[in-house]
Amino acid sequence: MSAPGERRLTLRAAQPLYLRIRDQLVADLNGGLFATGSKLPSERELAERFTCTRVTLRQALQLLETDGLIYRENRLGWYVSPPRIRYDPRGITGFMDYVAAQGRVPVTECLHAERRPAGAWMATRMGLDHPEESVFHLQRRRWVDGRPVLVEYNTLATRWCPQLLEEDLNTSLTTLLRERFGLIHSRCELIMHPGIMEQAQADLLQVSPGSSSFYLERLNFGERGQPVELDQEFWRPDALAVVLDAHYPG
Amino acid sequence: MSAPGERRLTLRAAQPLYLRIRDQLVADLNGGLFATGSKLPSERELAERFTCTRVTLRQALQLLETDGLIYRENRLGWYVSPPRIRYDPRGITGFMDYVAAQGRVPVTECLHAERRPAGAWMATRMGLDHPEESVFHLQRRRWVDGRPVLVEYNTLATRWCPQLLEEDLNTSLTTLLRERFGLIHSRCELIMHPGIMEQAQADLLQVSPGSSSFYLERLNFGERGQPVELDQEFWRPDALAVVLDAHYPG
DNA sequence: AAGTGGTCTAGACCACTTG
DNA sequence: AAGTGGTCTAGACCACTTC
Repeated sequence: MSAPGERRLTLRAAQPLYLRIRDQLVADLNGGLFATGSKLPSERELAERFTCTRVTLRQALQLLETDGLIYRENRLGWYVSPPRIRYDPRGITGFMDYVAAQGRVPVTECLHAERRPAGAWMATRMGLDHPEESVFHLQRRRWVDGRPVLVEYNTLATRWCPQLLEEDLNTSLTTLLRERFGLIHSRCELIMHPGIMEQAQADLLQVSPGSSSFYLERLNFGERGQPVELDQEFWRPDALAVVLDAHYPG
Repeated sequence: MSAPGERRLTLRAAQPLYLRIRDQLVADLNGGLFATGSKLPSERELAERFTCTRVTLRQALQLLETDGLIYRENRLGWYVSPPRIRYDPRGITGFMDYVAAQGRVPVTECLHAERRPAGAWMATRMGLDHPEESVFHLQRRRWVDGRPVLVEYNTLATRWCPQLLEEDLNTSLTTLLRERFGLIHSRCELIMHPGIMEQAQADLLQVSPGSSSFYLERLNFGERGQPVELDQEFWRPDALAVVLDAHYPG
């Protein structure tokens, strides 16, 4: 690999076609030509407008998608992305409150809930005694303004909330744990990085197979430092901006 | 006309070709067929191996790229990604220490440093009195194991560190501010989300135009709550996993 | 000079959604 | 039935890197 700083700049060639198309589309979007949430014209129509093939046009659209300006509804077409939800991943305030506070309409939908053995990976991650130890496992989907934006898996050690499955799970888990089981979170460990959707998540969010995603994992600890809950969230990457206000010790 | 019971074999559509190619490549990568950091065979060679066109092959490669398993060096080819750097965006520990602690080799390279007017956007962001107020502006590039992984812009209010430009800027700013100017950070505000590279950053990181990126913005506040420094980081998205250990108040 | 990745064309067929 | 997005082919030319 070359040493830092010694690369010579070459004269820049003309912009490739797909970048020029992107720039034009960005200008159209910023100019309000397409309203938030509205559907773009069909690919064939856009390709004709830019006198290019669909392949090139799609290359431009994929750039806009990666940048979060537009998104796809699988097999339906391209839509203008609404503003990102500003989201504090520490979960101090729940998803429902957060989204509502930004003037958007949140929905939480519990798709599946069961008690099952933790398994080796999860037992290690949550510091359980045995891989066979029973945990609650929830699969939930969350919506903003009628658009599914994330799939979430919650895994909870059963000992801290034995009657969990009898509760209403279409709401904030943090609130539920606090009010019904007296569980207060003391700290959490977060991991997040970009990635792609698994088939299961792509189907649930109605995105194309192999779409990119933003992965967010949160391990919550209880008052005595015991691991209580593991959240694994797969977001549509255009839907969120992670925000955090961190106070330093001392 | 359709006779009863004529085609019932398609329970599910077969996987698209580019997904099957991806799966095969993932298996090859996991099987250690290609070492970390090594170069993949040429696109034409891979396309021949999978009996498909380069277009389809590149579709599969782009999935692996989005998932962070491989990356591109512009015009040079595809390489196997090393493990992600685990990175605490609060900057309590500097980049240099963080990377080194993970057994990797960090380099910080200051590309540009100047004093200049803040400008309207920056003045607002940093709570300055006037857009013409002078700030220090640094452009730096950071490397891990000889690979450029991020471009960073630092903007600092000059009043807290008037002699900054006389210092060695190829190191940790946090450490520099503390040791030379007695500046202790009290808190920071973080924003991060996926996006794409601007041309300038793509050139500096030697990635293809329009590559995806991970954007991380950190506004640092001093002891008296005054905004001191704004960091804007553009990461190669396969290079990092953001990690955070958050303690709740109370 | 040969080979590579980056870009682009001009088609095609299919499964699916919409009317 | 028509139109759409998703997928795929079989070429091509260029700028760039490598030899």
